[in-house]
Amino acid sequence: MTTAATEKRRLILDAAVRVFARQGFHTCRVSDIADEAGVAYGLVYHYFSSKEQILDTLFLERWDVMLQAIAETDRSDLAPEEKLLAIAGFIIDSYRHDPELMKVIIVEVTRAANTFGLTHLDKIRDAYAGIAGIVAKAQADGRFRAEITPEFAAQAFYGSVEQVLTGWIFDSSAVAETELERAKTMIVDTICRGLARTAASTPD
Amino acid sequence: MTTAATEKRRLILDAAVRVFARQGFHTCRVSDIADEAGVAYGLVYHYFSSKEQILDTLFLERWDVMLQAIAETDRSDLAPEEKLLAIAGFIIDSYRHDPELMKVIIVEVTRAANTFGLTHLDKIRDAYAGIAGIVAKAQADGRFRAEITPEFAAQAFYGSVEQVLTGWIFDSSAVAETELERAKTMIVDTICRGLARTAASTPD
DNA sequence: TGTACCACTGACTGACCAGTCAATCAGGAA
DNA sequence: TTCCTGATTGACTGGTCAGTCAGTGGTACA
Repeated sequence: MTTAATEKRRLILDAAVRVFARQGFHTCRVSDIADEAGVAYGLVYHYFSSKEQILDTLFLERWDVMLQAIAETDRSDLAPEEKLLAIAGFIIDSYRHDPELMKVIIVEVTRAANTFGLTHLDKIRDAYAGIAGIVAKAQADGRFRAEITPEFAAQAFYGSVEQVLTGWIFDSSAVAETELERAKTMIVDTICRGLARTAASTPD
Repeated sequence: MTTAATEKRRLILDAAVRVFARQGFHTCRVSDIADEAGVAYGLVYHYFSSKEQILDTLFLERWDVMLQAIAETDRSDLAPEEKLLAIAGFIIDSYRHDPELMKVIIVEVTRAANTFGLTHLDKIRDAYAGIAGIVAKAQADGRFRAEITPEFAAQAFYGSVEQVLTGWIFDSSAVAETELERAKTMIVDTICRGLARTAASTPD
């Protein structure tokens, strides 16, 4: 594919993000995407085989980066708390960098149990499994207590992050930088304390 | 409305739950609901003004019961940990009692930021506010630490619960009774420990 | 200059489906 | 028995929209 063609494809993908974020996947028309991209209707079908495939592409592009980030973090020799902080940080920074894309991924894929959620279920589970692996290792090392299963811990952790993001997504006002940072530490602080074998003491 | 009419209406609502759970709101047809209920197409429109209104009704029926349960729990003089256990228990028992309804509410309303989520945003926020109120009170009493804002604590708590439910919803196999009970205590155990001022010691 | 190959266009089609409505039916009141 | 009211039926309509396709234009290479 020529450079110009690659850019056109990107143009359509970026337009789709804005349209999906604004109107939702089910309620938008392909012509809305074409209009937003300033491109003829038919061109969308030159680059993508269907409306679904556009969403698939957007999801996979981003999710694969996240899976890589999780795997890389897992391989590092950071403390488990720091690993979880890195992952929460990655997701929240993704939101900071492109809130519309994160909105689309969460609302239209991650949380859509019927349609796209099913298609990408394995990919989504890979993320949970990665987090669970970090917790399991921390338990084996005696840093996290064993009463909480790693699978549950991963769900609690990821669920908290996603719920915070969802709160921002629903919010009409923009989120302050400081709140993004505060959320990272609050999530990790709360969950890790809940998981830790010996809870850290709290300064008064 | 006569008793017979009320029962017909109920018949349609129950059929809609099964259809929405199976096919999703957007991808099912009103005729699917009528067929599932064993009723003529037009009758659906005798009892409901639109397809949306059926979903609205299902959501509000259940959500209002939950808001009441939260408010009632809040009014009790239980310890904050026990209040949160009661709420997690209520939601998980709702899933036990009618997993299809909970699937519909979570997938089609609670997590659908674009369409129905927006319509019912205030109702959804009422639930978070109720939970946040419990946390705030516990902080004022010195039982929970003040570093974590009540709003965030509510999101982490509710997010964990919803994520666990979502895991079950996605699961093809039925969930064992023991797992439902174990989830209740793991969620509350993890989150409360994360929120508590003095973390409980863990028996080895 | 010719020609081959793309990117690109947008009118069109075929399918689908929410919601309507005129007709029928059931049962209670007069 | 007749009439009235509300429940019930399902064929039909109008609008929407994903995806198609026949054609145009631009460019690189022979």
